[in-house]
Amino acid sequence: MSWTDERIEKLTKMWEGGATASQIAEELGGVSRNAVIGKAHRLGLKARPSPVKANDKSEAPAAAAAPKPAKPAAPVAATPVAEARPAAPKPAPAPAPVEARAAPVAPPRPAPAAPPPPPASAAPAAEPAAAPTPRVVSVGPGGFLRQGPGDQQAPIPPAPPRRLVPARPSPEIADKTSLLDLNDRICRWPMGHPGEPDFHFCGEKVNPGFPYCVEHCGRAFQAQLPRGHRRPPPPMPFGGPRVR
DNA sequence: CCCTGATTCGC
DNA sequence: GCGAATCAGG
Repeated sequence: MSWTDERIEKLTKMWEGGATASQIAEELGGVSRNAVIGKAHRLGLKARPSPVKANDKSEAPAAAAAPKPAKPAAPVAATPVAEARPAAPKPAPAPAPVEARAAPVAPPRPAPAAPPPPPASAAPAAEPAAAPTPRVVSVGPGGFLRQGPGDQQAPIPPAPPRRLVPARPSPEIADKTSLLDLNDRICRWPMGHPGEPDFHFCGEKVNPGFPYCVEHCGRAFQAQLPRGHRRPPPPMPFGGPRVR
C-alpha cells in the first residue's frame, strides 16, 4: 500500500480528530500502526499526548541539550486534548492530605439526564477543597459506611435492613436498544457514549443489507465527492473523540 | 499482559 | 520516504 493523497488525507483527519494510530491503521487497511505513526510524524502532525513522553522536563542544562528543534506543531486546529502545559512554574506538588471525602450513600440510579460532556479541561483550577478533617470513609455493599482507620465510632451500625437486589436498568434506558438487543435487523448506530447511563443504540429497522438504518447509512456511508466541494465531515460515531 | 505514541535505523 | 523493531509510560 502506498500513501495516496486520499489515504494521507484520511490519516490526517483521523489523527487530528483524536483517533489512535491503531484505529487509523485499521481504517486505512494495509498498513500497520507503526506505519501510521511514522507517516504522521513525517507529515509533521505530531503533538498528541504520548504515554511515554508525558513528562515535561524543566530545563535540562545537563548533557540533555535536546538538539530537537521542537517542531511548532503546525496550526493544529482544535486538539481535543487538554494540553495545558505551562512548563514553567512547577511548584512542588501539593502534598495533598489523604484525599478523603465523606462519601454519601450513592443513589442507586444515575442522574436522570445524561451529563453534558465535560469541558476540555476537566478541572483546570484545582479546587483546594481541603477537607479540614480528613477521614477515610468507604461505602460497603448496602450503603453502610465502613469505619476509617482513626475512626473509633463505637458500635457497628446495624445491618442495613434492605437486601441487595440485582441492579436494574435505569428507567431512562429501559425502552432503549441495548447491546443485547442488537441483531441483524436493527440499526446498531451508537447513541451517546459507551459507559454513560443512557448509552444505547439506534434500534431502527436496518436498511436491508446494511448494519444501520437508512438515516445512519447516510452518515456511515458517504459518496466521495470531488475534491473542492466536499462537505465538512459528519460527526463521528460516539460523537467523536471523547473529550476528557 | 494489554494498550498507547516516539524514536531509531536499515532499507 | 517507508515501516519494523524497539522503547517506555499507562
